[in-house]
Amino acid sequence: MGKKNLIKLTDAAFYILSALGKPLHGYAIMKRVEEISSEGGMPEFKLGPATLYTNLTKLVEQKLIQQLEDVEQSDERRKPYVLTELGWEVLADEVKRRAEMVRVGQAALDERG
Amino acid sequence: MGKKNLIKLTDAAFYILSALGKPLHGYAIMKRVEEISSEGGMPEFKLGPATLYTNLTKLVEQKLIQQLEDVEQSDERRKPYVLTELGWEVLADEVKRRAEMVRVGQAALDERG
DNA sequence: TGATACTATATCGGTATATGATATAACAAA
DNA sequence: TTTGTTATATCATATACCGATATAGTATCA
Repeated sequence: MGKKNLIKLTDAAFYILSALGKPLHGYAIMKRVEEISSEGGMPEFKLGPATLYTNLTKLVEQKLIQQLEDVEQSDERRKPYVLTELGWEVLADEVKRRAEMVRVGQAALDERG
Repeated sequence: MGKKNLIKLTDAAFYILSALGKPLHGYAIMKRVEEISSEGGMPEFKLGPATLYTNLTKLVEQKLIQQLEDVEQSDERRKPYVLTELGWEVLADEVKRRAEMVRVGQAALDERG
């Protein structure tokens, strides 16, 4: 039966997965994370190269993302990634987990008489 | 003008602050975090003693919580903590920040055709 | 052409955080 | 008296973060 996804995502990993709805290479992910993280009026989430590439390596090892080997459009330098099916599942679970945490925090704020 | 609260809370710190709407001592916080984190049907967030007490020390240093010195009910062993005004502000900011992250993650899931 | 900026990937090293294991000790109940 | 719970605390290790740095291709334009 149950496959429990015990995987918890750090903020950096969460943003990377959220950016990868479409295939993007490392540097493009960095830019896209800045973009999507600042849309809501909040200060952008800045992803430095160290955090970015260490996370990409780890996410590939965890099979949450995979490198897209595109025979047609070989760009040499750029290495585009996409989410795996497992990656989508883990992202969905993590959105749920974080939404629940928001509920808990908001409840604490609301109960303050 | 603006005082920017740059402080980001880890999951552990977030749960601790969320538990401290009412004065609680360390061990009670541990139990309460398990309680509030599992209310939504999710697996509980387990806070071990090491994570708990290191966080309490750090949160006091950051002035997000403070030790309640109660003259009346001195219990010797128990050391109850409460949120400071800054603690409430940071918790509110963090709830906003995390709600925004949930929105970003959910948007990625929704855009998946 | 040569200078400046941006794109792109990658690693080092210091710092911060998390956490299981362990220690200590009081209290409760069986 | 021994088992379980309450309660605080630290050590050691693992993991994660992240600024700085390295390297190099591409673009613009003066």
